[in-house]
Amino acid sequence: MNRVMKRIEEYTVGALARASGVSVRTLHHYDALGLLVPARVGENGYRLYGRAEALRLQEILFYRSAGLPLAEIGALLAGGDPVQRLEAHRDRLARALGAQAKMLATLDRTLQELKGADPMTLETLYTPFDPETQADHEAWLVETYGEDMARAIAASKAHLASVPVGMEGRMEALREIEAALVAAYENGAAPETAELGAHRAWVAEMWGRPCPPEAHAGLAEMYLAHPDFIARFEALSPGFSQWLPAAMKAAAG
Amino acid sequence: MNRVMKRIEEYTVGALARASGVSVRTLHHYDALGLLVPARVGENGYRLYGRAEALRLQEILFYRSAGLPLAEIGALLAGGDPVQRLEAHRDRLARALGAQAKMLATLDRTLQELKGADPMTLETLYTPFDPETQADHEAWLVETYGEDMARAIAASKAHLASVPVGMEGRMEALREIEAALVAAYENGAAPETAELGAHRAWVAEMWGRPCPPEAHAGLAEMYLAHPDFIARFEALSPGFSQWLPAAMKAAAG
DNA sequence: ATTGACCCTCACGTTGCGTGAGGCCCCATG
DNA sequence: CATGGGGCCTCACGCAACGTGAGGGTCAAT
Repeated sequence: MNRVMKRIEEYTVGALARASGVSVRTLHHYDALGLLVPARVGENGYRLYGRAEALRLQEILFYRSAGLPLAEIGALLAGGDPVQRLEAHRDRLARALGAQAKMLATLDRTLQELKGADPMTLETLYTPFDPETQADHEAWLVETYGEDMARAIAASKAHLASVPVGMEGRMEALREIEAALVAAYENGAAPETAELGAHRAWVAEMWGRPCPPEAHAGLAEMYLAHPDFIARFEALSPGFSQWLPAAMKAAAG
Repeated sequence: MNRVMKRIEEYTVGALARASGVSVRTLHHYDALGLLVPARVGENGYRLYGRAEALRLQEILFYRSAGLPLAEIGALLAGGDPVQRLEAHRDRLARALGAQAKMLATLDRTLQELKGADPMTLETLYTPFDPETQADHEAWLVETYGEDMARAIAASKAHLASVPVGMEGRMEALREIEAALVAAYENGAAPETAELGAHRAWVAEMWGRPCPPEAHAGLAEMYLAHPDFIARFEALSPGFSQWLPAAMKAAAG
């Protein structure tokens, strides 16, 4: 009999609450709703959760952060393949990212109007809040369960496949390089050629061919032209989105 | 007396509701709270809103979409320079974008675990829901009104300045080119050399120097390597993030 | 044996609206 | 001229997702 010792992982409400960031009251609430019931209840009446419940809570939080009502989250979790559900949700997240970008663009226009540019129409004013732009709830349900389900899932899988295998390590490297650059920036240091060189080398590796300094400077222009990049760099450190391209161009002489 | 004919722009509740996407009830609610009061009330008792109210509503919706309680939105709008407020909010949005990216990354890891990879720790499981990662409310208030205010605003301004003047038209052009490419993709057409050429020309223009086909193909690799791009392209049309780079590389031979 | 950190179960309060109920206004059409 | 059919008004109750005590057991350590 291939019986294996099972490691008993048990968390009390407080432990799970601290780990997940939700309140104890919320766990009580989810228990009352039947959305997340403890694995077992001790003789003392304490709720005790296991690994499965921890994972279930994570999934609940994913959907909750997307604005789904708890009742529907329960229905979702009740049936179907978890992997399918999460892949569909991944698609939704990507779309939400697009919506955020729209929001940024509209905000910029509003700022320009406030600074003297000509006014925009009522329609333009509210595009980012448009239900279609927003994470569209009904459309999503239709898409998830409707006839297009197969296509959506296929797209989702292709999507995952689009990240080349073995790339993860390279992304890690990029993150380290960027961290070094951010550190240099935050210390008020002049652009360190070493770190910029590392960045250029990384680009060359990604391209599979050399990246001369001028091409690197060209990349800087591209960074500036894409709001996504600006947002990402700005998230790393305020002002960084401006500093990095400047440094790249300066290094190219 | 430099008196100018003022164009009277007035909207009833229904008109403003349709334009903005909120419900009539919501406008009533905001009126009751004193958050958004009509410019005037007709003899018939109808609420009538003007341009200023329309702009104010947009700002309210910005903050609401960020999860701010209405009471604090009112307090925010009560004092200070609108441009300053919105620039601070812009910063917040950028950070929220970063949080979304984290969420995507964690989702991918969970999917890998479900597909057989080794499990992650409780901590990793919940990182994207961590209050610090989330649009952190208190921290934002401190940052907005605290001693770092000047620095934050300065960063925000530099930030805006980092988008080169006269660039807006070019972004419009890019959007049109991308729309054409998406249309080609959705029609199942083979990559049209004309549209790809337009894209390459755009890149060259942005770079301020020519962009040979191989460089264009290199760009494709870079698109694949950056989750931001994948997310953005995926938002345009599912699967597009995979198709475009493939087309770009194919065109380069 | 007592303290302090957890746990339990009610149970009412809060926010941000949804959803009628009941009634007035307006204008286009038979 | 009446008669809809929208659109507007004001209450007023309902609901989701918890927050926030109140009142009271549990547990490990001092």
